[in-house]
This record gives sequence, C-alpha cells and structure tokens, in this order.
Amino acid sequence: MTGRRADLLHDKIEDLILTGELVPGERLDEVSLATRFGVSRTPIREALMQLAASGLIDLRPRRGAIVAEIGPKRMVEMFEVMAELEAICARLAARRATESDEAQICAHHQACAAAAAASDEDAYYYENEAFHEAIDAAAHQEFLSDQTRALRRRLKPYRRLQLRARGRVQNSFDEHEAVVRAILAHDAEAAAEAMRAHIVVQGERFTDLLASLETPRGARAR
Amino acid sequence: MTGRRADLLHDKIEDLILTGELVPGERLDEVSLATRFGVSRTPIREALMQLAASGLIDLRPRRGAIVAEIGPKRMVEMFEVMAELEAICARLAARRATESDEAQICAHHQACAAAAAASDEDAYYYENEAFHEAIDAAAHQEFLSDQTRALRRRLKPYRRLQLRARGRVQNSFDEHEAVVRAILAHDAEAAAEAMRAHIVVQGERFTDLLASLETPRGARAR
DNA sequence: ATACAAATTCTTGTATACAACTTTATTGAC
DNA sequence: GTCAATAAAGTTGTATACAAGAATTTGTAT
Repeated sequence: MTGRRADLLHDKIEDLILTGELVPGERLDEVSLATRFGVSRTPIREALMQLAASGLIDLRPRRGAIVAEIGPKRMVEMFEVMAELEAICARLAARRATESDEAQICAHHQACAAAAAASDEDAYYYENEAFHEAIDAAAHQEFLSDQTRALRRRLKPYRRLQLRARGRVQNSFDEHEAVVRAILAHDAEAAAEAMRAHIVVQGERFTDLLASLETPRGARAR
Repeated sequence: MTGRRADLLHDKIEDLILTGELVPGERLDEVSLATRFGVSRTPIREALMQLAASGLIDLRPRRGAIVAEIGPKRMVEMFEVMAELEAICARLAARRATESDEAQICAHHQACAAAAAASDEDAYYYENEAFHEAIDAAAHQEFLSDQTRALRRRLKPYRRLQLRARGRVQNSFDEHEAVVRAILAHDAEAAAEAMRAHIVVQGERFTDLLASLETPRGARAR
C-alpha cells in the first residue's frame, strides 16, 4: 500500500471514465467527487492533475475539469502514432530478442490462440495486451516501452470496443502470427511492417465504428 | 494571466533545474521552496506533481521529490525515440507539406544559415528549434506534434549543451540542408532517413560528451 | 568505539478554512 | 418579452492546521 489516497483515487476516477460512467464533456466537480469517495478535496485535486497529465481529462484554470473529448480526428492520429511506436518495438525485438524473450512472446501468442479458439473476447483482450507487452520488453528499450505503454493505456477503452467487431479476433490473431514469424526469423523490417499493419487496421476498424455510431452533436436540448 | 500561481511556479522550478541550480539527485523540500517563492506548500505541491508528470523530477511517496537523475542509458534511449519521432514528422512533411509550410521551413532554415555564418550558437539554438517545429507543423499530425514537442522540451538542456561541441553548428546545418532538400523533393523516405541521422548524431555527440565528463559517483563525502 | 533501540524531530499527506473568480439568478429598463 | 446590469451562489485556488510516516539523534549495552 502506498499510503497515498490520491493514487487510489486516480485509478478510481480513471475507471469511472473508462467504463463510461463519466462521459466525455462531463464536468468533474471536486466536492462531488470528494464526498463520493469520502475524502477531502485535496487528494481529489491531486488525482485530477495526474489525470490531466495523462490526457484523460482537460483542466481549465479556474473553470474545473471535464472528461476529455477526443474527437475522431485526434483518435485516428493517436492510433497512427501508436502504430509507429509499436512498429519500432517490433523492429527492435526482431533484432534483440533473447531466447527467453521469444519464449515469452510465443507463450502469450499461444494464449491468444486459445482465447480466439474459445471465442472468449475478454480473455483475448487480456492476452493480447500481454502479447504486446512481451514484444515491448523484447525491444530492450525502456524509454520506448514506457512511451508505448502510456499510449496503449490511453487507447485501451477504444481497442476493447473495436475487438467486438465481427471476426476481428480471428483477424487480429492472424496478424499476430505474421509479427511472431518475422520476429523469430529476426527479420526487422518485416516485423515492423507487420506490426504497423496490425495497429493501423485497428485504427481503421475504429473509424468505421465511429462512422456507424456518429452521434448528432448537441443532442441535449435546453 | 492564468491566475494560477502553481503554473508560474512550475516554470520557475523548471528553470532552477534546467539551469543547473538544482542538480540531479537533489532533494526538493516543499517548505524551502514555499518560503523561497513566498507562497504556501499547496501550489508548490501542484507544481511538483506537474514536473513529476513530465519526468523532470521523481516523486517518491512519503519521501519527497528529487531532481530526476537521468542516466546515460536512458538519455541515449530518449534520443533514439526522439530520432524516430522526428523522422516520422519529416516523412509526413515530405508527403503533406503545403507551399506555405515549405516557405516556413525554408525561412527558418535560412535563419539557421545566418546564425551559423555568424557563429552565434544561441541564435542557432533558437532558430534550430523553430526549424524543427516548422517541420512538425508541416506533418499535419497534431498528436504526433504534441508528443514530439514534449520530448524535445525534455531533451532541451542536453541539446543545448552538445551544440557547444566543436564544429557541431556547421554539421547540424548541413544535416538540415539534406532534410530540407528531401522535403522539397517530396521524397518521404529520404526525409525520414536524413532526419533520423540528424538526431542520432546528436545523441552520439551527447554520449561522447558524457564519456568525457564522467563524474565519479558519490563525490560528496560524509 | 560500535551497534542497536527508542524517542525526538522533520517532512509529507490530508483536512479544513478562507479568498478570488465564474457562473447563474434576479431585477430593472427599454 | 428581451436584454443588460447587478447581486447571489457556487466553484476553484491558496493558506493553514493537523495527522501520520521517515529520518535523525540520543542513549545504552556490548
């Protein structure tokens, strides 16, 4: 235990946002949150500042915090950058993975296979994350891993959403297969390209999803 | 004016670190800083948390903050990631730059030329930054620009340091020239490669510098 | 003199009180 | 009835007080 309530609050508020209980654009009132969690405003403010730093909320001076509204444009951009970062990880992993790294990657890949076979989306989602983290680790570039992890975390809810799309799990697994093969063959460029394609597809699927949902602006009348 | 003292304090403390007045490993006492700047601990704490989010300081629960000690390994890693990000910017800029973007890039490039000719390192440093930001803008990828800018900001002091190395300004300018040519020719891969090389060289020069300085650990006896 | 233990001091984390600013509601004029 | 000005309410930013956990010092035993 860290002894800091603010850190726990950070996670709790983050959950509220990621689960959709707090929707983009919604105001985050400090006293409401404080009473809700049974603490004073001080740790709440600290948690909010951390969330603002990670981009999940917008903090407007003297005007409080709102859940960040990430427009489709920015979302696509984030997936693009994510694709580049993960591609770099894959490229490095192909060059520098140890046997133990490769074993880890294969293990998680196999776990993905099992989840896909069972059509267990939640399990696949979880193992997918572990698979990507294993590749990050194999790149042996800590700072790159940190940056990649941070962005992956931010895109988490959206990735989860788009895994629900028809046939996406099987496709995702096939794409993983290509990545794994390239890494085991120590083919850096192929690994990078396979990984980039894998993430880019996710971004595209996500924009498809957005287009199909496309909520009319300002639905809330007054 | 923002009305938030914490924001100003953030910049002031940052300055203390970047100018070297506060050295890596040094403890940042909240009350000392508070009395120093004539405010209470509250805004100081907020500033410290912001600085921690940007990685400039380490915040250890219940044990206070220290100026982040960025080891040579991590520093090299940061330059590597920076090289990749800037390379992506250059690639996109080669593809998507408008005439106005190109004019901006050329203008700053020329200003660099003037500074280099005058051997004015400080002016060159300033214009160099503007040059890179112009390329970021030409990529038309806001999120990528944000990430790149954030990392550039973090590497700022180290870049400045290494510009002082003999002949580095002229070399830097020559490398810029290659980047500009590739962008104007809309040769995306050449632009990416030229930019990557440009940044990687900086990282190498920096590690050279580190090796030559190499301070013995724990110089402060007790 | 050294090592360990207990107690004191110091520092951080949280709560509360107050001040400054924003927003909303009310009142009045047109 | 609409709009503007003004007053009231509510929210954020800052200061201060208090609680709890580290670090340091002091005392004792070996």
